[in-house]
Amino acid sequence: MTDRGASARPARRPTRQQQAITDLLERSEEFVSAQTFHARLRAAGERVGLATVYRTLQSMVEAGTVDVLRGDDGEAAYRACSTDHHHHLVCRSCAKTVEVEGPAVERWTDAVAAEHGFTQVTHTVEIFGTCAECAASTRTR
Amino acid sequence: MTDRGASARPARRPTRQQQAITDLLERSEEFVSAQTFHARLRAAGERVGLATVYRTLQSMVEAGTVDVLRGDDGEAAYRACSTDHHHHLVCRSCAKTVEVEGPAVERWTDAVAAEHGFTQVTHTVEIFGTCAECAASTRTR
DNA sequence: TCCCAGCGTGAGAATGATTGTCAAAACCGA
DNA sequence: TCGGTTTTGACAATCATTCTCACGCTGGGA
Repeated sequence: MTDRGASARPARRPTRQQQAITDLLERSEEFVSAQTFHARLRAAGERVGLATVYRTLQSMVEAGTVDVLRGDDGEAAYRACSTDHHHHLVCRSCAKTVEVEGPAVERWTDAVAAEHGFTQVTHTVEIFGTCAECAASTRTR
Repeated sequence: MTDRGASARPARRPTRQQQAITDLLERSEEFVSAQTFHARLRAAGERVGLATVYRTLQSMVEAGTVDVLRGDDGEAAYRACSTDHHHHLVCRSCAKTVEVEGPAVERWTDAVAAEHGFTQVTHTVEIFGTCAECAASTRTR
């Protein structure tokens, strides 16, 4: 559709705000919502507008350096991720995230799609559960 | 946590509105957003409030007779589905949906989760693509 | 180093889906 | 039909996200 071609994206002009966002992103192990993200930046003394947080995260998603996850309530959560295609195993309780790969799943989705005549296939696979730590603390409670 | 036990759910009292919603739901082949759903009911001459549409769809989701899907924009879409666990192959263009099962995927997710010590595992797997018909018409355009 | 043209920012308004409120209406059993 | 509940629906309230647009900062050229 749109020509998302080669030299097209000129990389945003680097600014203090973007640096702050990138830093915090890299220090976060789990998926964080844009709102929470903004709150943390503010708490850390950074002066960054909410709109900027959204804009920056969004462009990073397009650039492929950040992954998005939609919770049951529809709120988007972000996390720094490698460019490679992979999926996530997320703790329902503490949001701890493990990146996982599943060649078998990739093959399966492609096969299923082809079988029904679908092309330009993409897919989402996310696994939710309770991590060992959270399970332990819940049981103790 | 909460005891979502046996005889708990007393089934809502049947009403004209719920009947209308159920009917339209069963006649829909694809995922439809609550807003669209409401608009269609109105267009069909049914007098149903938006809040009622949301409430009814929600309780059906909890009852397991309806599946939800979150689009990229976070908007929720609904579709009548069998109670059995399954996944969806959805056309990006016309929203036509095919229900698919993937024992392999189920096994894989469980294995991955167990490997990392996660319990109470659930997962989401959705496949998006362009169906044969839409691919054809797009190419022709 | 100074200046200019733009891009990036940010405060607040606008949007749009979803949920809450609460009085009125519908339903069911007696 | 009567009474006690449950459900409904118009509208307000939330809340995340996006839009607006004047202002500041950045980078390159003079």
